[in-house]
Amino acid sequence: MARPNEQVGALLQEYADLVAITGGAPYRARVYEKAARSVAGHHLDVSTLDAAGLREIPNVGDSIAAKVVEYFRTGRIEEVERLRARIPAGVRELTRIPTLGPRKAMMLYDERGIASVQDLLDALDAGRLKGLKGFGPKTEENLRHGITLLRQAGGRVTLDVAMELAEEIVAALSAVPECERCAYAGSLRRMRETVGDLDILAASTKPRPLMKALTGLQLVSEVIAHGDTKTSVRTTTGMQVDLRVVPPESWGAALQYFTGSKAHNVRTREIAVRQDLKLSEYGLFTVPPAQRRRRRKAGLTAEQEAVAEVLEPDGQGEPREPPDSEAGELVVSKSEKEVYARIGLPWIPPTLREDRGEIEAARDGTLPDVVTEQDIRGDLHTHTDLTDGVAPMTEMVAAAAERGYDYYAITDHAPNLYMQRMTDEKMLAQREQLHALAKRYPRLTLLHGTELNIDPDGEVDWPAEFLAGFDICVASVHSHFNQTRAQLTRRLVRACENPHVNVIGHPTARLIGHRPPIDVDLEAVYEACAHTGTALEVNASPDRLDLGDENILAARRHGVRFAVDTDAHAVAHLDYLRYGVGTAQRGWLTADEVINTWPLRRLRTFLRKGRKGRKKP
DNA sequence: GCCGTTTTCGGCCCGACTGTTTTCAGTCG
Repeated sequence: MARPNEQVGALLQEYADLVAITGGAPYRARVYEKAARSVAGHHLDVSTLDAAGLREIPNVGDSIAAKVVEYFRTGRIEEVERLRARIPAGVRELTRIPTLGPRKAMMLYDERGIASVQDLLDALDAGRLKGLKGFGPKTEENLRHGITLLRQAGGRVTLDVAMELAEEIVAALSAVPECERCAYAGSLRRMRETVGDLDILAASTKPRPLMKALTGLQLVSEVIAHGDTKTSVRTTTGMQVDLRVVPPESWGAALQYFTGSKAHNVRTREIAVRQDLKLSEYGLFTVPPAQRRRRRKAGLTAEQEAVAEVLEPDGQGEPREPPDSEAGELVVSKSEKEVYARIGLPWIPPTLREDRGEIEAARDGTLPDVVTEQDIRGDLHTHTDLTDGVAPMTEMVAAAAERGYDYYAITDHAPNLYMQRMTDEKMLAQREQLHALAKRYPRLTLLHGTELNIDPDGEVDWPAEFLAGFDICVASVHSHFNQTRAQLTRRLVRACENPHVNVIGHPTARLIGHRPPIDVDLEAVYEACAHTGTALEVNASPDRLDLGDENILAARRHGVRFAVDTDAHAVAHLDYLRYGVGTAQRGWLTADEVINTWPLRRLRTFLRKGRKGRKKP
């Protein structure tokens, strides 16, 4: 449903960028930007709307509605094409470099002919920016740093981008009659925070029609390799997709193999080898005595043998021939559970398969019962169009009810984020509206909260009396990211010590591929959270995933509680929950450690943070 | 180009920081 909306949103955003770069009136760029957000986040499929319907969307008037109609009629927007012809795509790409905005990008293009990130790097190396107004030594340094940040993502994409593509491909392949099963594997199934390429697995006795279906997809721009059981393609967005087709009876072993990680696979194969078994993507096999003798003679340790067995799980290696009689008898291979069981392990959730102790835990029976999406009873950090969200409260709440939540918190920004223009009156009026709305949803408890801004000293927007009126307060860092480590640590610890602050939102403030995490002594923050009864957020927005998995692993050792929240700014963002839960799983979190899996009563007790309960009139 | 307890025209997200500019432009949230 969201795809056409996102397409149009992206196109309007591009137009906004191009207007800004070409130096059009600043309000014009802003208006297209607002419209882009509104359209992308709109709850109805915009491809089904006529001009009148489109004008119902906030920030969409006659002119933009006409452009959207034009897009669905012709596949393009003339005005956008006109600007594209004037400005090379690489110039817009330049504005993705942090600290480089539209004005400077245009100056680089006009004055030095720089039309790509690589051009810029070359110009920096050749000292060709010297004498250009506004580009001193410090700016050059910032640009280099920004390019490094951008490249660190290294062609990897965020989870939502990978997931959307994967689900589209899996759906297309599943529709092929010869397809018995199809699923995505690899780092996406493990929910790593970024994904380099997609591993798609299918089960069929007739692989050819599946290969053909993949290469025939509209989104494919190039066929990289095309064999009997493996096909690799590149999509129009530049992503590599590998499809492997295996016999249906090999499904479980293949899924295990292609889900990885490599380190996890080495360990599982090692365990198999020790039991005179052999685990491949085709199944778990006995090792015939002759082969066993050869093994012993070669003097390979189980580990060496396991390493030799493991090809690159991300599809680098050539597909092996299915095993012949020499390989021994097939023991199991139909399901992952069978495969793990036969080597003496319980099934291990894909999100744990990183060789970070899960093998040992599985063997000892101490594998965590990780939190699942079904465990989540409510979202505790969401926005509406009262601040920077794009959907009215009524729509956000309706969507929350639709998801079957027990409770749901609206947490719009507080006044210190000045651009949001929040006031006490607006916040109190929203509370009234929320209470009125609550009557329509007897099974959903609506919580009125706010997302406070943690200022450089660790103070938040409102005094205690006003904060006491909220059911829940999230508090987050939104600026002054470059304070010293000591200042930042003090700042977050002070926020935790505020008796009204319940959750620290996106604790490291990182934006994946754009902004590094703040330099803070997280151990001190974990300690403060555990001590004060403040939860740490696992922000599910795919650009953030903050805290990330490794930080979660560290934090939980302090006995910290967590809140897995979407920070939704649109109805569609409520679905980001899956990425937050995936990240929480990668951090080994159980439901009991996540406050928004708790029944309302227990949650309320936690939110009081040791204060006396408010008296209800 | 959109919008309206500021309503059919005249405004439009505000404030701070950074770097290089000697008085401010560009970027960010």
